[in-house]
Amino acid sequence: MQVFARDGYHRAKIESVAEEAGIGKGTVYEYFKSKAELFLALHEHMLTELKGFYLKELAEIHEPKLMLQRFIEVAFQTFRAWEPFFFVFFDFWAEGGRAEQEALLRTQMRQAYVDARRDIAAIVTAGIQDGSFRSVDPNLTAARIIASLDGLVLQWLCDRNAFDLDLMGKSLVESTVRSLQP
Amino acid sequence: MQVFARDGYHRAKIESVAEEAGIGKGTVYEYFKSKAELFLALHEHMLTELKGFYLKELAEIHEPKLMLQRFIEVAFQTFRAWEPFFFVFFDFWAEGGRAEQEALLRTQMRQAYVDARRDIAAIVTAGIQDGSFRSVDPNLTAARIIASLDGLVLQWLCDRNAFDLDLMGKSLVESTVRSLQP
Amino acid sequence: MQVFARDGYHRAKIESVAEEAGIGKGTVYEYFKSKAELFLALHEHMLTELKGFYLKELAEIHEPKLMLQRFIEVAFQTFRAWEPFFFVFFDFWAEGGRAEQEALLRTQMRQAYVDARRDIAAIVTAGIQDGSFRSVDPNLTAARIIASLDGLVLQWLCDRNAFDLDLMGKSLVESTVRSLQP
Amino acid sequence: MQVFARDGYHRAKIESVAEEAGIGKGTVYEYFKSKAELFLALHEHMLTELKGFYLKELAEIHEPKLMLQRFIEVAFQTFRAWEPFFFVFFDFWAEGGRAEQEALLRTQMRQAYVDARRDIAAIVTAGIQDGSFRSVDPNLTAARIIASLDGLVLQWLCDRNAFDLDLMGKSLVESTVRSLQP
DNA sequence: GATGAATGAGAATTCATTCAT
DNA sequence: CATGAATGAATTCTCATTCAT
Repeated sequence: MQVFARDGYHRAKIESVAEEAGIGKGTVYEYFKSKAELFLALHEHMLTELKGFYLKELAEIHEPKLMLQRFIEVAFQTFRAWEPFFFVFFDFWAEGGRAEQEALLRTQMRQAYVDARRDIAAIVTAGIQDGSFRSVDPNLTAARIIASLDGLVLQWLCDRNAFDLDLMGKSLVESTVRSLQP
Repeated sequence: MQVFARDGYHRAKIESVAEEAGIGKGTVYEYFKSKAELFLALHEHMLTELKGFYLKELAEIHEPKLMLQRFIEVAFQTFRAWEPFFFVFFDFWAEGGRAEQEALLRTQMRQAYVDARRDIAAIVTAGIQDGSFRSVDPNLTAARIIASLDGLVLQWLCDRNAFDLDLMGKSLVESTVRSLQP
Repeated sequence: MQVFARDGYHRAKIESVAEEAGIGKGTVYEYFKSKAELFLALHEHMLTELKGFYLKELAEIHEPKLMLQRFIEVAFQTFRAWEPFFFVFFDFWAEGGRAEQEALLRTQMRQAYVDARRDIAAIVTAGIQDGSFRSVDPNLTAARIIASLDGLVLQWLCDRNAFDLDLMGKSLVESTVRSLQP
Repeated sequence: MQVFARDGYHRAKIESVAEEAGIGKGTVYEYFKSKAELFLALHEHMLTELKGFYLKELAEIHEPKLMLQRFIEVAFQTFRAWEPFFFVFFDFWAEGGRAEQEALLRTQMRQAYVDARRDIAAIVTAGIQDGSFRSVDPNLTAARIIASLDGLVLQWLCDRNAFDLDLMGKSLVESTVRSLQP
């Protein structure tokens, strides 16, 4: 994670990864068949890690509006906590996005988005049903919320001065909630 | 553009670029000092191209709410029209995002975001002043709108089935306008 | 033998050998100092095995002409019985033939040919003395007979359709005997 | 040819080949896709070279017995002239003989033997027809003659003291002719 | 000005061998 | 005595870049 975040997928050397891990170059290959497979495993690992974090933070909350609010807040927390590691996602997108290659990574990424949209959409649906949200398309709304987070971390990582992260967190919560108000 | 879009920055060979352009490999170096510089020039070119498109489409409109609406619609038009080329942005992010290297690309990307935020923020400010928008932070709002677009194209390129692009366009327009309503 | 025959000396992994033997990779090194030494030991083993087979089959025969005939017949029997393992000899030749390296293997191979020629030459000499063969150079004749066998197995292993093995066996016996006729 | 002969296929480094050729490592790859393909091309080259030599030397001769005699003599000439390069054939056999891999090399080798047998068999057939040879199976006979040559060069390269090459040449001619005598 | 043959730095990967358990 | 995790030397192959034509 360290090495891929710092150097990027293509510039990262297996040797650097090994060095960082304090093991020999060849040892990496005892556990991962190739650089691509290591990268794929890292993708899975990072998603699992993130998801675990979200689940823990949202465990106690059941009111849709609060869940959405908390979800966004937690996202912004991870932006800070994982700051350097989010760069790896740039590589996941660049590598996995393209259809031609890395079919597995692409599948894994697609599935991650499908899952994320489903989870958020479920919250939106619950909110619509209990009357706290107006009637919107849950999937589109979920996709939009996720997109906002992706796009914001992108922008922020390109330029930490683009906006104040805390204010942006509040702003996103507010605008999201407001756009769902009945 | 073709080659970088198809193969990605690192996998793209200068030879492929030359071939696609119908010129010799060496000739590329008559015009660009290095692969990195060619990539940088492509970034500039694509931004200029996009900006020109936006300016043309927004030229006649002066009402803030309509401008914002049109801006988002135009963005979705480019998603379709440039579909394959948006992958190059993944590489721009992956390459230029990291601070350590490619300082020029990073600077250029940062500036592009600064400019974009400034332009959108100007519309928002105008809307606040003429009373069509509630009082929000123009820069944060601009950043959010841009982030939504970036995030959505990302999600859509990873999976064309994620959502219907037309419906999403409308949804984004609506939610944006709604969240700005006084 | 299995593994070296199937994969060839250089492509064969010690790990495969161990696996085939049902032991651990490290255990191989309890018995053989190195891959080269294991290969050398295999050479010795295969020669011993072959020689034992020949000795057994020729034990009862004393008439030179019959001995030669039987020797060739036995050789063709081994072609069939050992079919896959003869490929290892290709590697022995490729590895051991070169002077620069693997001095021990080279020595062992040379000695094997010296012994084989001596044994066959003894038969030829006996035949000359008892008048069943014309006066030929026993060593040259022995070398030629051995060469025919080596060359034929080579040709046959490259292409099982090159000739019918049984007919060839008869043909070689006949032509050998005929060329020695007084 | 030099490098593969000296070091063997697996021990030969592309870098050594390049060095021997007085070119850069990468340049080799401008002309051959891989080490395996270079090896394949070398096989073809050596066969062509050898065949050209035989054709030239046999061009003027039409009498079957003389042709066979000359063929063997020429073979022994090449043994001497190409002495170091015959080692490469060991590698061809070791690499190409195995069915599993290097299908093209195997095919090329098989074809070379098919061609060689056909050419020699034609001479034998001619000799049978004009009454200079007794009635034998031409293909078996051809295969045997070729096998003798292969086997003898093998034996001689393993041990230059195995036999005197000139005497062996004469011995092979004599025994071959004798075994074909009506 | 255009070209593409030549180059070699650089990286992924393999695998014989070691050695602590 | 057996083991297999760990290792890094070694080698293939790629490709950005140069430069003579």
